[in-house]
Amino acid sequence: SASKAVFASQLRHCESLLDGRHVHSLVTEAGLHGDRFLCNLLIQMYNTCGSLVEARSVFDSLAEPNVFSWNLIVTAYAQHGDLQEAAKLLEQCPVQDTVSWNAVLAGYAQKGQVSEALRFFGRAPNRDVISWNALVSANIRSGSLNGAKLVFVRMPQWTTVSCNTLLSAFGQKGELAETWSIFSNMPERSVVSWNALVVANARAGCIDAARQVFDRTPQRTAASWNAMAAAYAANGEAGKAKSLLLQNSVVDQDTAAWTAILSAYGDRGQVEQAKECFDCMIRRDAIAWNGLLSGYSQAGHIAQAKLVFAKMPQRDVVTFTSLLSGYAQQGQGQAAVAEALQQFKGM
RNA sequence: CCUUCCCUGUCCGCG
Repeated sequence: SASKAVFASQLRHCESLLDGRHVHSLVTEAGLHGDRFLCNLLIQMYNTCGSLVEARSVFDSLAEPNVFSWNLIVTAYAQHGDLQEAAKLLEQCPVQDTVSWNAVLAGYAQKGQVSEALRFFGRAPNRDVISWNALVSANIRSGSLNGAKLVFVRMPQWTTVSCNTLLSAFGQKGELAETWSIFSNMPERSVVSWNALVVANARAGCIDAARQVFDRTPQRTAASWNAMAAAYAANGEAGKAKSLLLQNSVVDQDTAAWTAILSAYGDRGQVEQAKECFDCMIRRDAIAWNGLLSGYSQAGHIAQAKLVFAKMPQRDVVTFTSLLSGYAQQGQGQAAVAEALQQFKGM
């Protein structure tokens, strides 16, 4: 019905857990909480909004979960890092397919657990190119580009994603020759390939080459602009980064770029400029907050860093290490650690 | 029509 389509669209575009819960309550009020299609979207929404518990409870409410429901909940646990539970659900799943197995495999890949991934890959009833791609990723995440390459050459076929995976890994290391070689030999490219090439050139300090690649990129996405702006910022060209962003009409998707700029200011100890960037941002996510805190911390402005720490909506392990390294830089030893621990306890 | 693999920004470490 019409309302189903509306709810579906709303669930796909939820930006926060609170949004999602609100739509969930509307679904319930409309008497559609038994609808499997919407429940599947609810599971997905709760997963992407970070509430595994609520995803699970929607799944458990389903009288007859279908293959999508099962795969969504397996994926949710895998992405959350709970591979035990993901594997357990996979085992209980009466309709498991390659997607379910790949979801767990991707969980191992995300953790960089290569031997576990390999074992799981070997146990799978079926494999496809996505399974192979996950193996490549597992090696990359574990830090073994050589391992990734070995898997890559052994796999039965390549897709653009396969090539992009390897391309990006070499690119992030600034290995320009290897990156260009992969890029040149790709039969088909996507915008992801072009973006990875921008990053590769930036990492290698070749800012003009990065810009040339950016200019030649067909169908640029927000990530393209963000990568190019970050390239400028990291190479000491914050002004160019800003003016590039002003030419970009996708003004709501530039959080990454502004974070890169503020971080570049932070690296140079220009904390006021960093704060200015932060204040100008339309959206501020956890990474942006961490970037600001890190700027203060690195510059030795511990008091400001503590203020940010107190103010930010969420804290994670990066938040802690940023603050800790600020204390450490002041060389205050045990007293510093004790005070940092006090901050952590307050959460 | 809903599920699995790739690109952009934050700290530390490793190379």
